Amino acid sequence: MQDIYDPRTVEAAAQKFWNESRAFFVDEKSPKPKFYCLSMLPYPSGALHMGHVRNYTIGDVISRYQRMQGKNVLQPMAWDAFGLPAENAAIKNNTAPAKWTYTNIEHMRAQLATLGYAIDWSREFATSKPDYYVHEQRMFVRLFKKGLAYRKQSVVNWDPVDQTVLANEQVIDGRGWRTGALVEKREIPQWFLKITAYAEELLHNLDRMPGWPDAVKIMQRNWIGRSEGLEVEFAVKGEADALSVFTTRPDTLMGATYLAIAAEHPLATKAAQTKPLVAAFIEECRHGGTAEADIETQEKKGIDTGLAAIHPVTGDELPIWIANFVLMGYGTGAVMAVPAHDQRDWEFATKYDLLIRMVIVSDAVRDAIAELGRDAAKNPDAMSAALGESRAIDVYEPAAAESIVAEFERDIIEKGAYTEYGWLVNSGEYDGLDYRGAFDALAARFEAVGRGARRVNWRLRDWGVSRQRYWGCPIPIIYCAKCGAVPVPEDQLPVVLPENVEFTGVRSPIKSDPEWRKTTCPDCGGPAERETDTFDTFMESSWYYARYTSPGAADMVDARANYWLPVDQYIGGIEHAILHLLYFRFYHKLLRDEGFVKSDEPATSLLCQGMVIAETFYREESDGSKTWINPADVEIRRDERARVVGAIQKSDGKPVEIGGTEKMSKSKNNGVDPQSMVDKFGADTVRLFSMFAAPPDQSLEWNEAGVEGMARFLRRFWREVTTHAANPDHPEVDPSKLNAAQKTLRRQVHETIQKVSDDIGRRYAFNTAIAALMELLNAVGKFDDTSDQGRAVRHEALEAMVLLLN
RNA sequence: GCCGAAGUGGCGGAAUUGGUAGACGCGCUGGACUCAAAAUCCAGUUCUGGCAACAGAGUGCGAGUUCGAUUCUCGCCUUCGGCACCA
Repeated sequence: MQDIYDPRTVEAAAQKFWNESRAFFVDEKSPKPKFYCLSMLPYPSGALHMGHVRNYTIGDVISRYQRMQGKNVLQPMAWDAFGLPAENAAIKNNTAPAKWTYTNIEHMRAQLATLGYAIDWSREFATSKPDYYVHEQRMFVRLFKKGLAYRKQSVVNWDPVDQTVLANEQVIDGRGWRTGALVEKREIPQWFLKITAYAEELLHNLDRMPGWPDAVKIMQRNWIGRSEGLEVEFAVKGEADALSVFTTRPDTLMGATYLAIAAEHPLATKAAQTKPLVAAFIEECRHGGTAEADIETQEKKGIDTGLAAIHPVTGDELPIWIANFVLMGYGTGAVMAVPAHDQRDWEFATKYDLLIRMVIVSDAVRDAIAELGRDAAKNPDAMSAALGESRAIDVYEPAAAESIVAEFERDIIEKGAYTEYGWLVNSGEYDGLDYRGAFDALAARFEAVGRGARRVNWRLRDWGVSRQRYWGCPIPIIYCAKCGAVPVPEDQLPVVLPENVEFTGVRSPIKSDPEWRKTTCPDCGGPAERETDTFDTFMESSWYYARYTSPGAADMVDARANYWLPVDQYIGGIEHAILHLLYFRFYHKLLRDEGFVKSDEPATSLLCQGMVIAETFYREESDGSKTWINPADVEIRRDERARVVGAIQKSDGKPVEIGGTEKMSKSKNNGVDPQSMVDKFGADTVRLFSMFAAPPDQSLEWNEAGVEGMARFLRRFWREVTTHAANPDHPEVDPSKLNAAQKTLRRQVHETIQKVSDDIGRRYAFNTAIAALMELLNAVGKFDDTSDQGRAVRHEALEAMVLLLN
């Protein structure tokens, strides 16, 4: 054994040993209980980043811990190989996306190897290979036949210059990122998976998933967004078809003073034919992207269509407006507006001077009215008492009750909507009812005449899986003029994506190639064309966890899936809390209903790691732009009290500005390359720091001085062990012969073992586990007892630490 | 805009079930070793006042519950993640 800690030789030797002994290869024949530890698979973007290192180190620590607990641990790895960045790189470097992707995979696999993870590499795959995606195509065909995959019109971002569809990411301030052209909304036919058919189960199972973080479950619950309400029909004056709206507040129906419809609504199109201003407004609404955040934050605008709806209870005529915040693809594309009791409607009504009609009052107002009765004016004290001190009444007119109501209404009109539940007023026969009473009465009324019904509405929308891109799994559908959309027969699968293509422009090569799409109809044998859209890459990442269990299986998975699944521990970034993790759960249910797996949920336990962040540094250029300088090239200056007073660039010694701590990114040039860190300090130091610097679910600030601290700790530890090993042999520990100091150390050793096990196994508090080991090392360092029993106790301590550190 | 999370010394963080605020690490200060530097080791390090003993303040801001609040409740501010075509 060497005296000086040299991570390079130690790690290389350990990794060689693990590889040669196939230490992490697992199968289903082990008598031990299984443990499936899964980290989210990486997108092969070019080089490993710190987020990967953090993710896989957490997974590796849990895997090794479970292995030491006597489990048969599976920790696999694969590549999420399809995706937009490959196309962007292809355009930039004039290469084929496939080549770029596979080169990246080679490089990143080599990088992962140097980090020494306990991965079973025999199960590796890339999702862009036909032997992976053929199963996905087969599954899609099955879902199509079950009616769970269907096609409908759906809106996309359209770049009118490039004549292509843009991802939301490619729309910046409403303009295409390459062309700068104003983006337009355009409706095209797209494929969808009916995730809403599973909405109820996806929602209710959340209550039976104690191993998932509450934050994720709450976000998913809100995303699925179950709400109970009433669908009501409003007749439209001069039109045959009624306008249907859904409301969660039927109790406010009598306060509806106008209806708002989406710009794409058929009634809007109709109004535009005769009204140029309406047509111009609809045209304006077509500009801008489709992202909800943009739509929700843009200025609320609208225009009167001139059409009138008939209120289903009062018979009043209500104006129908087009509003830019009503979405066609959500609900019925029309809403009833109650400005007195909905803040957004209130703002819209105030802006366009529409009627605000109060129909709900608070408990306090109702109680005051009830208490006052008809003789309110004669007893002003009672009125004051009923209202409490919050509301002072100056003048007591005979109609005091009315004046309270009038004041409440004035507050609404002047200050904003009253959105709480309350008691109905100004609602004719429904006056005095509460939310529930009004809901039931109105539902019964409309159901009796077939003009409305109770309905459960979901915020969750079906999953649009079509992408107008090249580098993705081809959608296995053939369009025939006679037979329509026909799935590719199973024996003709896979539909292979050609990899050796010219990628010169923004347009997908399989779309520009007139030959690729030509085929014959599987039903009638006539000429037909293939679908040239590809799947959303979330498709591949929705079932990869299952494929790991069954390498080489003829179908998606085989019987081995039920040995390993569900995943015991899933680890990945919090940014996937909703989309990926919801599709992941949905797909598992699809697999279950196809008979592939027996469990209801794909993962028992979930750990969401935080981001990796770093300080940013920049220099202002003379033109006002900022040049970002990598933290590796910067030296921090401090005063004698350790406060940061500035920073200089190492290369030229000139000062740079400190720009704050942000997520590692190319644009801020604050990314730290894991490879250079491993080369400099060794993988164990890098791994240790990434576990020590923050709890796993919080963001981790990368700081090279801190990494040096970890290296220092490992060097000290190495030295303690080698020094101890050089000492003479010692007898077994005999508890009855220990002195006080020896007993103290021994107790600390056992307390540390317990704490570290608890921190790793139960709390995921890897940072405090490492801190406990540091404390123990400090204690061992101070323990200079060289007697037989002293050395024995020290041996026990060091042995425990070696094991606890993996 | 909506949903979720976070905010504690100079910095990263600890305090596990409401009970000694600041474990551990970084940085900084002083010292030892050295011709010197690096490395290593020892001591100190929340702030304010004080030579010191000690006193006072202190967990984003403002209220509240409690014998007791970093921890629970309400309101606010800031930062971060997500918002359905980035992955």
